[in-house]
Amino acid sequence: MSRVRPENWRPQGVDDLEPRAWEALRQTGRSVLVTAGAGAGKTEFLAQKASYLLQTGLCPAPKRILAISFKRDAARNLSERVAKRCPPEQARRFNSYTFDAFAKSLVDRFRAALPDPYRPPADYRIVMPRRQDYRDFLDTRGFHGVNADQFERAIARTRLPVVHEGSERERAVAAYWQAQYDDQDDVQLSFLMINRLVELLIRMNPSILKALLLTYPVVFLDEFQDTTFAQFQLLRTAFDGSGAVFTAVGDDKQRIMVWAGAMPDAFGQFEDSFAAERISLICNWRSHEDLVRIQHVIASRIDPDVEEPEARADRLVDGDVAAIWEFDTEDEESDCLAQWIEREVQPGNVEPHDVAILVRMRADEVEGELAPAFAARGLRLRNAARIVGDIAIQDLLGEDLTQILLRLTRLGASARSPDNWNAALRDLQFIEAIDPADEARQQLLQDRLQKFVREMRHTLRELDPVPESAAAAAQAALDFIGTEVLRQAFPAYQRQPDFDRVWNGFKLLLQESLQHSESWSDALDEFEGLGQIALMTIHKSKGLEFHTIIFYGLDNQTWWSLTPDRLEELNSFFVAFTRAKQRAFFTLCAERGQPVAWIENLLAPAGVRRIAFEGRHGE
DNA sequence: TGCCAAATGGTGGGC
DNA sequence: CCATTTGGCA
Repeated sequence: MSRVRPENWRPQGVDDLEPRAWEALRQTGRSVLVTAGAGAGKTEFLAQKASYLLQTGLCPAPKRILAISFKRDAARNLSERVAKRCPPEQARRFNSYTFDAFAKSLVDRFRAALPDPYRPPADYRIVMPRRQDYRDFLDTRGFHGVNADQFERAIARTRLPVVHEGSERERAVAAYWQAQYDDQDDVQLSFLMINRLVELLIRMNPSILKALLLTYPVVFLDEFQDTTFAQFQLLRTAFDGSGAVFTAVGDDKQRIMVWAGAMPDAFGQFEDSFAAERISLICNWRSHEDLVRIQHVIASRIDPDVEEPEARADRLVDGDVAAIWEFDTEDEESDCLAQWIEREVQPGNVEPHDVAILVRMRADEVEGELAPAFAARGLRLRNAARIVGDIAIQDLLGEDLTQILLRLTRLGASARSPDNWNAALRDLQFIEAIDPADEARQQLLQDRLQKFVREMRHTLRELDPVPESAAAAAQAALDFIGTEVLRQAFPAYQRQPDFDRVWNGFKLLLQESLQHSESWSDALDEFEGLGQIALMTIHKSKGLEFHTIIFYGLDNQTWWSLTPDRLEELNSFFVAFTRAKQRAFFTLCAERGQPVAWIENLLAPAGVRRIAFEGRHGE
């Protein structure tokens, strides 16, 4: 493999990097903390740096780069960007995991090295305890002095093995660990517990740690502002004094997860622990200058020392790019919003999925409020957090089973679809574990798929595209693969309830999608959320971007008052505002309540006007 | 029935 | 941290 000399290496897929990004990219001798505001391209920077290290041989085979993200989307996105730029033998040495997937893989691989009583059986189960579960535990065990809200944090901070004496809180943590292992046939571990097990594992087993360090001399950390105490402690146990070189990226103005356990000062701790150099990126590639100027007013309130970003996107719209829209009644508000969006979408100024309605909380309620008015104008809302059956739409769409069934159904619904055909072939190859080099079996597979497509087309022609047909169509697709074969291929579906959750969700969402569709093809588009206006909470919108955002309910009292302790609400507002590439609007409704004063005070000096919405007079 | 205090849920994510 | 719901009690 030919290597590029470091001085000759050029970024790929973008014209250039900003000077600070070059500096952070070339810093390979010590850890760097890359802080950057919204739209600075932090993830893209990591992808470029990975390509640089792999292509120049600064990270030579067999050494690897370990990239750690929080969300699966982010982890996948990062590895796709590297795969696009590097040949397979290099891309293979870029290992992009979520924090939890990485930790679990270590527990699964080195389970035997864990000491009693913490060694889990091979078939331990992952559980996701909610606050109420902790409350119940503390209640039934009589730990009445321990606050359930802080109990998870207590588990996070407690190194194993847990000492059984001490404060009530410590005894509660010890009892909790014991309780999870009580029934050896059904050991239930949360990801937090898996994290603690890995911390124990590498602390007790220098040889495992040594192997880890030899494999991964380079470590990337995405969205570092969200790092939890447990995660940070694990990183320290693993890499403190090891000589591993970190590249962490993040934005402390977007730190909105402290309530869920994120460290309030992850950046400072990181600098201290790993002697990191801090480098701030300055460009904003997402928003145009008029929005960036307003963003900077908000950012300065969060951090008075923040540098003004350099806007690098073009303004493509006329008129107001930010305003507060005022309405009298909620009906008027819903109707005017629908009308305004219709007028943007109809002439093709903007794609429906490039418009987002953001809320602070309770997206379901807002969906109920808006959906009728939107439907009346032929607009559909996609609330990805909505539960269908027993699964959220966003989770359903990310499931392997869903993707497989969707592709098969698409093949039956459309005349020709090479992308789906190839993807379906890949699915089948994987499910049936067929060697890509085995041409005879490949041919057989193609013939079978061909036959299925003919039958599926026939089936869908016979079935009217109405909700009552959903189950039969889904069943036809599933029967082609075979439930048992599928469950064998994906360990995640081996437990019946886990399979049913996805399978029922698939049928339900398909059924629902058929309510508003003229054809099977339309229904499948609807299923995937094509052509729909996004509706979500601010927290869900983190990391995403939209042409236009409309923040619904500036009068919502769930914007808790801003106190010196709780800057998080201001950060949330910053996250919402910075999702917009072109325009950001806010709605107020007299019927609902008073506007949140601190937000209005914040926006006024930025020149954001409050206007009585007059869209409906233009009819 | 009405009052008050306590409990609960909401902003999230992971195999 | 706030709004809403629940439960106990008069």
